[in-house]
Amino acid sequence: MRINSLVAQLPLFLPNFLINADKHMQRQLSEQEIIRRDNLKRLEELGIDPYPSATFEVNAKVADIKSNYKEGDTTFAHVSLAGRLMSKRIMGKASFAEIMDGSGRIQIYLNRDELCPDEDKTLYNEVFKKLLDLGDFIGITGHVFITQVGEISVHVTSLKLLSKVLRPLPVVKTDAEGNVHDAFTDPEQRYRMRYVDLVVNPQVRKVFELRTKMYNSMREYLNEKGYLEVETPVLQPLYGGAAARPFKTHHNTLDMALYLRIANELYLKRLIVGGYDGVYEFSKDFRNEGMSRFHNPEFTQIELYVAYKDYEWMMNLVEEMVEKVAMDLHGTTEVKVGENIINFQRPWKRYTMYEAIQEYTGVDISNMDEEELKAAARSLKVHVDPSMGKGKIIDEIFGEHVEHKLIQPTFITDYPVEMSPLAKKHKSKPGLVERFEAICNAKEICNSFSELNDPIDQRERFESQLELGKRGDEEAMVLDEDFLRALEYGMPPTAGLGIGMDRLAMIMTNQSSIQDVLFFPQMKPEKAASVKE
RNA sequence: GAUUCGGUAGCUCAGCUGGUAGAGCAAUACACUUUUAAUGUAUGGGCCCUGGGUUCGAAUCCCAGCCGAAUCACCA
Repeated sequence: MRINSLVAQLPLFLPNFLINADKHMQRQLSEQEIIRRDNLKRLEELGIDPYPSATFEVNAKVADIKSNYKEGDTTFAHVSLAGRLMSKRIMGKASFAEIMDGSGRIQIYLNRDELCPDEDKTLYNEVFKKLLDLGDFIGITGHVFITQVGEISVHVTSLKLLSKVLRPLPVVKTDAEGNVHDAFTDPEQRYRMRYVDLVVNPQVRKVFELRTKMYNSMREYLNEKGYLEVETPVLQPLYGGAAARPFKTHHNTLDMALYLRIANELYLKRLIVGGYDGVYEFSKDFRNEGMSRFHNPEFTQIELYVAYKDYEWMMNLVEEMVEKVAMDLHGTTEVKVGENIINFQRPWKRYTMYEAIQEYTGVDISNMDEEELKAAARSLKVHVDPSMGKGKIIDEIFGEHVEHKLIQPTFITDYPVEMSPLAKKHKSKPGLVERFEAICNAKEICNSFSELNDPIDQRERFESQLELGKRGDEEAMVLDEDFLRALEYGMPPTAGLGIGMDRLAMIMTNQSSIQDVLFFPQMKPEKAASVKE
């Protein structure tokens, strides 16, 4: 008996040397990978194509069956499903297994003599029991029934291999109490091999589905209002529209420097000049700055510009749109984020910047000059240095003493002109601009203002930005002559908005790290990773 | 960039004051025709992140590096 089983194993192990000697193979295969490659060969010897090209007709989804099947129902008398084989429980001549499609997992039941009514039992004894591995894509047909212990299952009458898997997937199991065992949790592996993460962690897949739903919800809202979704350049000869350090690249044919956009503001405003009344863009932006759980070098914003409106109007739009997003995603305006329940129901609390600072520090900075501000900042233990202008100091005080205390969605309005070079001066408050940010869960989720459309004022603002640059502010804006030319051709009064989609997605999906709402967050290269040029 | 913690089997993790490795799942073999973290019996599987050093001897101690996580700083 023992000798027999040893002999039976021999053919399995003989080809290993050949496989390991393969010149294309850059690495040692694990035992389990070798076995899977051997299984693949055995399948080919049995005349089974491990990667068939024919389509497999699917007529049902797991989620559909699970939510709609009733005992005795004939709706699912002939189902055809495709997906990965995720578990096998073999009990001699009958087996239970699980198949997972895009919508979920369902148990399947296989019976040797029903799957193989003829003399030849190879499909069950060899192919299913031995040669199919966890993770393999299979197609099945059969009928839905309920087992003795009450689980909706598919009684399989035919089985086809659709794609062979050569690497073992992590096997994550959930017990009767819902406890997850052997979860695939290592963040590095999850981010580097997101495909594996998505296969074995359904809650991760759910996060990204919600993210897409969020986009759809906003698109729907904005399209409904008649705004035009547009695309503007990612590669720009001058970067602008935000305070940030850019990525720089080079165009060979033009032999010129190009920057990856840090914002799309200036291009979208050119389109308002061109006569569109409302334009928006979901844009990938790039900032060459630090990385953290709130910052990825590339991230997504939506920017929206609407003619003949101002920031007060835009505040109402933001409330309405974000409330709708919460409703569309969760069916309620209340969203659980970490320890907090955040309620997006309108209206949100509104503070001016000065009111907020006074509220949380007790200091009234509304009439201070730069020297007084610096003194106030120092007394509040806020770091100041000579490169900081008035606006930057106020921003620091706000960031240090107010922002982290704002959990429920809150609008902060009326920012100092120095920190808002693209915003229109306040209609009644000197030194301020018509601008607001919405803060939620201690983070800015949007930024908006009545757009500056006075070309002479805009030129002066750019010039004072150049001054800040000379003082050492690496994020100061550069002067964009073409944008000024566009403004000189005339831009109507316009309200503009930018929303950090990743930040909003983090809140809407209750994730504490930006890497968990990006499929492929930026990471250092793996040591083994090689780039072919 | 700074600090702290971590990197051991395909996955999740043990491994004490140094004596070249363990568990569960997964894999392999056998049994089992309604099980469900299936079960029972047996078996195999490790560049212990990399490179130095200390030592008779290093997964373990020391140094340097690589990669990651958390926190902080800049920023959305």
